[in-house]
Formats: sequence, structure tokens, C-alpha cells
Amino acid sequence: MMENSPIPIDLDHLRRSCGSCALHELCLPAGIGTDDLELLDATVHDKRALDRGKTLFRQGESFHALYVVRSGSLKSFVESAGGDLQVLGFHLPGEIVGIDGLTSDHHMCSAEALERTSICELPYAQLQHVTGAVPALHRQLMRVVSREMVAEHEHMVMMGRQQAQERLAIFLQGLAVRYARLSRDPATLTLPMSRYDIANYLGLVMETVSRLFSRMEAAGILSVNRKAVRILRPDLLAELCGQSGTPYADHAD
Amino acid sequence: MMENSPIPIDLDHLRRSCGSCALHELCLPAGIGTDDLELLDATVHDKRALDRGKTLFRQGESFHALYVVRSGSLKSFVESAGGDLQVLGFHLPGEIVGIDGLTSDHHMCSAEALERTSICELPYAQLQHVTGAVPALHRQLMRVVSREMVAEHEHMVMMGRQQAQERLAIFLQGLAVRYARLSRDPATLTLPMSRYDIANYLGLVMETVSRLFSRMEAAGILSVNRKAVRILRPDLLAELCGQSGTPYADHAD
DNA sequence: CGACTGATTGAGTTTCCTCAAGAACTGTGG
DNA sequence: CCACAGTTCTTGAGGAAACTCAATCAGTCG
Repeated sequence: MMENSPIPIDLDHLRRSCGSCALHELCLPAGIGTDDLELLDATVHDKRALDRGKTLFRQGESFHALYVVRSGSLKSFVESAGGDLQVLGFHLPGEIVGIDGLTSDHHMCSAEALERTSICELPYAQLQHVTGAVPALHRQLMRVVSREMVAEHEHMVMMGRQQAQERLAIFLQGLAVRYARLSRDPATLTLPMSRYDIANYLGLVMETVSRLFSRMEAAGILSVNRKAVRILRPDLLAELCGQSGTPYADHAD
Repeated sequence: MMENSPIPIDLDHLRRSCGSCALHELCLPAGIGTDDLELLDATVHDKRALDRGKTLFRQGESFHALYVVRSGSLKSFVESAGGDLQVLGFHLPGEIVGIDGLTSDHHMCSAEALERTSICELPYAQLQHVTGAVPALHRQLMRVVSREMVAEHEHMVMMGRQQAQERLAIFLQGLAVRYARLSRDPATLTLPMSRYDIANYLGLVMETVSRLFSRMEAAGILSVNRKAVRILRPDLLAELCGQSGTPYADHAD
């Protein structure tokens, strides 16, 4: 797969560098000058690929790095003493995970690959060093952290809905929006997570989610085939969201 | 209230300074040297008191500062187009709010005082200036942000519980833990928020919360009198949490 | 003192959960 | 390539928990 070119290291570096990454504008490099970008590049370790089901970090482990999804997807979750778990989020390319570990130097949740996933690792000690030297990077890091916090707020808004159908509709619509950000077709969703994960994320049981998919398919809103979901009627889906799907739509300037 | 002393400004400053604040160890000053503390002090604007029901900032407003609760309490919430809202959190002294505004330079939620509340305002432009000069402050800011994120994860774990009683138990226990951090009696809770706010926060309706309070009082676990709640049997309360109340109890080293 | 807001309690209904069986897809090995 | 086991998902029937509607009670504030 990886042929030996005359200057293999440079090519390798170039291909993986933050500057050439497709996620450039979503990730930490956004708004950073080329000189400073090299500093950032030096701190990014490439973690290669995680196979489906493999954990990136586990709850309780000591914290030493932040991670950015490069391709594929992750789920993050907490396990309680009783053994039951709560899915906290699904993470698509360009999204950061591991921030929760900063406050106590231990990861407070686990992160697991939902499919074959590649990751950029940002050792925190080094990252701190660079943010100290590059104020723009500090600001961008805070922006990205803030974005994750807003995503969690959206999760709560969804969990707060009484009607199960609203929750699923908001979930699907949110996913479509994130697909669009990644320049994917927002109407053609490939759900990398199981029905169990979706249900847990939404605060429901698997059977309810399954029934809702069937109901929404019968209503002509979706076409559902296991992990392949097509949004046929975005207008009707938006209606099901009960005006709560886009709580942050209005940015009054 | 504020008598004229020979050097009024110094006294005033001393009383309000981060160094003398009781929340010192919970807040941004933690682990900062005295010299750097003066730099931080200079950026902190005192917002004085907000009366009950007054908003600190409103969803959609442009972002320009972070805020720390000094005394009293806040609730943060999002309003959807339909008019219904979701309570995202209750904020006690030492806790930071406003981080969600960083990602788009607009506040993505609103914050309102639940009682007479005093606030420290940290204009973000100035704060950034200081964090650039004081690496320890940058690290501490990230820690505090991370702590807020962990708090949101706890909220989700609670919302994910099916049983309404578990949710309320986890809520009360979490509040007790935060009271303890503030050196208050963790068994004597004074709930500054309404039953409606509690219910909304838990993803329930007011009547259910009210019934649960009554049921837990009948079971001898609590004594409830409006906003005054005493935890009579912490052991039974912990039992109701269903082993999910303290998901982060184990920090395996 | 009376209107008002906030909280409690009751009765009835709906939604979603539980339990259970069956169908469809995945992957492995012959 | 097919058979088979294992997993994941779907669908059904029944019941329980929480919601809705409604009335009452208690504090609060003018």
C-alpha cells in the first residue's frame, strides 16, 4: 500500500499534515498561520487506525492527550458501578474527545471506535507548550471545546423531550447537519452505531427506536435499511422535531 | 453599607480580590502565584448583585465575557422556537458559565439568577491576554472548563435513567456533593429553583417531581418543606441512585 | 386582606417499557 | 458456495410508569 518513494518521510508527513487535512477548517488549524502550523504539526501524533470495537481510552485511565477524529467515528460513554452505561456522544471527523480528562488528570469516560477509525493524538503537555507560543491556537482550542459543549447542550435538549419520536427526529436531523458540515450528503445517513447505542443515547430502549424507524418509514419520512437511512422528507422530519430541533438557529447579530 | 475609609479603594479591592475570595481553590486562581494573581485580579470586573429572575446573558446575545458565580445561584437554559425550554444546569458558587458562547461569539443559552446572586465577570479579550502571559492560568481555565463538561456528563447519566425516582435521587445526591465542596452541610439543601425547573432539568413534569418528594418523605428518606429539603437517610438515597449516582467514583491510578 | 403564584394531591389515560418470539444479516468453516 | 451459529434487529402482546387534566392547598406580595 505504501510504496517506497525517494523521500518517503516528507511525502508521509505532507499527506498527514494539518495543513493538507480535509478537516483543516473544522479542527485546530483553523485560522493559524503556516509557520505556526508547523509547530502544531510537530505535536500531532498519528494513532493510525482503530478497528471497530477498539477503545481509544477507558474511563479511569490517566489522561495525557486530547484526540481528534480524522476519519470514521467514535462513541463516548460512562459506565456506572452497576455495569449499566450511558452513551454521551457520537463523534464524527473533526470532533475532539478527551476534554473531560483535564479536570482530574483521569479520563472520566471511555471512547470506542464504531467502525475503522483513524485518530490524531495531541499529547497535552506538548499542546500546552504550543498554545503558549501561539495565542491563536489557544483561542481556537477554546472554540473547539466550546463547540463540544454546545453539542452536549443539544443532546440535553433532545433528552428533555417527552415524546420518543421527537428525540429520534432531532437526533437524525442533528446528524444530517453534521454530515453537511463534512460535505457529505445530509439525506443519506450511514449510522455507524447500533440500535442499542442510539436508544441508550436517546434515553430509550432499543425496541422503541426500532418501532419508531418503522413508523417513520411507514409515514414516508425515511427509508430505513439497517444502518442505511435516507431522509426522504426533510420537511416532515423537521416537523417532528417540534421546533426544538434547531434551538440555536437564530444568531441575532 | 460601604463606609468611607482613608484608603477606600484598597480596602474595596482587597475584599473583592481573587486572592481573598473564599472560592479561591475552586475557581481560576487555584495554583496561581501571587504576582500573577494581581494580573488576573485586574481583569475581573465585579458585576454586583443580580436579583432573582434577572438574566446575566440571553441566548443570541453577542459573547464578550465568561462569568463565575460568587454567591447565590444561576440556572442556564435554551429556548426553542416553539417557546418551550430546557434547563441545562444549575450553577453554584465557584462554577463558570458562558463557555458555550466562544464557538460562535454568541451566547447559545441564557443564564438567569435563581436568587440574589453576585457574579465575577471575566471579559474574554482581557482574560486571553492574561492567559497568554500566565501559562498556569491557561491550564487552570481548561481544568475549569473540563469540570463543567464532566458536570454535563453527570446530567446526561441522570437523564438517561428510566426511573423518575432514580433521577431525582441522583439530582439530590449531586447537589449534596456540591454543597460539601462549598463547605455547606450536605444534608441540608435549600433548593433555589422551582419544582418546574427541577422537573424540566430532569426531563419530567412538575407533578411527578412533587409526588416523588412526597414519596421519599413518606419513606423517611427526606424531610421536605418547599425549598427546604433535609436528607435524613443518605444511605437510602444512595440506594435509590441505583449505583449510577457516582459514576466517576473510581479513579484507578 | 385578597389575589396570585407555586406546590400538592387525585383520577384517568397514554406512552413507552418489559417480556418474548421470530426474522434478517454477519461471519465462519466445511 | 452453502450451511450454520451468533448477533442484531424487528414485531407483537401486555402492563406499569409517568403524563394530562383538574381541583385544592399554602405560602407571598402588593
